[in-house]
Amino acid sequence: MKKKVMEDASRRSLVKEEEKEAADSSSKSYPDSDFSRASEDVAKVESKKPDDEDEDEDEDEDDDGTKEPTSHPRKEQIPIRSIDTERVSMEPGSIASSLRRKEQDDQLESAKAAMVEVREENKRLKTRLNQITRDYQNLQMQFYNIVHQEEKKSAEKGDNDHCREVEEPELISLTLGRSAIDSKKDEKNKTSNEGKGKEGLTLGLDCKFDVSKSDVENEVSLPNQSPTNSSEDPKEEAVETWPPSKILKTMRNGDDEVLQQNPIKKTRVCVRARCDTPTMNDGCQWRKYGQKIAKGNPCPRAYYRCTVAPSCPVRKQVQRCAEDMSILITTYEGTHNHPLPMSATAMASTTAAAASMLLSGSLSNSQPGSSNPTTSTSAYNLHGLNYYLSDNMNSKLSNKFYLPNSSFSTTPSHPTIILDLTSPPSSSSSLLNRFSSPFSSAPRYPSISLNFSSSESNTLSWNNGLLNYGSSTTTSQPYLKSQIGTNAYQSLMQKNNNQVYPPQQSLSSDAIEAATKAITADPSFQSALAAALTSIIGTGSNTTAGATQAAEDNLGQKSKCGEPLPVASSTISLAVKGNGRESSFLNKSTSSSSQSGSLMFHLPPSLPFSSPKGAPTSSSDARNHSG
DNA sequence: CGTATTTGACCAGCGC
DNA sequence: GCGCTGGTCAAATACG
Repeated sequence: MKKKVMEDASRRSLVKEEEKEAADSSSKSYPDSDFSRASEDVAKVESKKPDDEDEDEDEDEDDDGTKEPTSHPRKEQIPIRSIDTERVSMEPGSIASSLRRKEQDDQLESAKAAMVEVREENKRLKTRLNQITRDYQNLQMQFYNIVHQEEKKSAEKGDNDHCREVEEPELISLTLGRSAIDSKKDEKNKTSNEGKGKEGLTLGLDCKFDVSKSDVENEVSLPNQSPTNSSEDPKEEAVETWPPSKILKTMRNGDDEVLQQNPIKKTRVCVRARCDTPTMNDGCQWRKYGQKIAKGNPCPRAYYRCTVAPSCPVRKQVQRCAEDMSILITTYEGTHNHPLPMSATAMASTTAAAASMLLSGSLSNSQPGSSNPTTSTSAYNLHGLNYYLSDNMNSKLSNKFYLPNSSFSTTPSHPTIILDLTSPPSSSSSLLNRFSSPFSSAPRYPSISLNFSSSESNTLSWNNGLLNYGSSTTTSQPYLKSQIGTNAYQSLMQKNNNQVYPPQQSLSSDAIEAATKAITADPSFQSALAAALTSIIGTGSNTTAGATQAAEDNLGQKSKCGEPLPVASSTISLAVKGNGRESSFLNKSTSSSSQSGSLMFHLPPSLPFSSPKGAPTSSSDARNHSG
């Protein structure tokens, strides 16, 4: 039933687009208002003359929603009516009634003709829609064929490393809350991928291309690295976390042999959002300490560090998207070692949840119940690092993750978590594509992309709460599909905000927080994510559920000052791309499969991010200050 | 005058 | 070893 509704809705939208694009198919364009007026006329006539109900039935049968207005606006008939009434008033009653009835019959006939016209138009549109759909599918098949051929060629060329071959990008695509059209396309992708071996591809409506490496380079790591003291007091740890490379060097030299043996790439949380302001207000105070031109992007990359606490190790990078200047790419690294404002907590929890989802599968140990250093904050450990969250977030995010083998690297390739808050049709998909495309420029790390892009259907529902695994011949390419409902989002909007600081940017923060919860709250999603990670990582870790449970608990809280997000529904598209080259960094102690990965969250578009201050960051002020 | 930003210099990692 | 690139530092500068 729901499926049918969604299909109808999508069909409606497509038909509308079709109308816009193909104006030649219909000689007339009818505004909706005219159609409503025409319908009103029909209703009036039929209410006066209930004998004739053919039109009603026909209208009901026509369920495709493309009700085209007729070319019989009421305006033409109004003067006739007035004349008739004047005339009728002068004539005898019987003649007047007969004339009136005749006039009504005329109107009815015109309405019938209009309906027939509309039906024919609908048929034409349907036919055209089917044709377009077929063309699209054909093109998609051709696209996949080409891609597959190129992949074969490249595989044949660079086959010297067997491990690399094994660890070629694996993609799991969790599509949650797609429209019917999208689902169809995803299914098509799935089927097309089934015969292709291990590479997965999430094409959907938005093709996935690896446009450039600039975005990959934008990301920085989220968790702090303090692998040697993960068992100590979390707060002290956090002060020492994410040390500069010099300190790291000394730490490595003095402490851990394992560190040198098994380096680990840092996990990064990258938030993409449409934002006109130079920086996205995430609730924290940041101080700019550097700016540089990154390769592949004319826009300068600004470096900020958190100034809420003097010893806070958290830093972030802000850069405009090279392809779409309106998109601001904010990359967070490190964890706050201080109580966070509510808005900052939202972002922090989001990134933490995403990171934990990414990392949980790769972490060998999951030690729940890490003590909370303070009453207002709690800490949990990612990669042996501490994460401090405020009270309302901390209850379940206290799992201590511990990665025994770690080292520090500044290579641009990291496990990446990307939260994409851009709208799907624009550039959000582009980034997703970059990370999901198996024929892209071979990202070194697997990527997980969660697409929270708004869907056209507001009546989203889980696909029976299950994720459709389009498993191919190998286990590395499950294709997950599900939908997340709006319940989580809406309930999140009502969440209570008894925060330490007033919510300055409640909208953006709540949006992020809501996204986090939407990601993590639903058990179906958890299982899906766990399955996805497990399939790639090979470890049936419970940490995913543990990390996401915090957000799940928060879901139960109601917000007092939560403002409704401009999002009625959310779409989650999760793609896990296992990778090969550097997977050993993360999983030496856990499994032999690929560990690192990237997470990308597509969140609702047009979130009201703003920056507290600063001049706009644009290409004009781009300064390459590299030495 | 204090704070934040700018920007040139410096350092480390990586690839050739 | 060298160059490139990313990241950071810190003095200079701007701003309120």
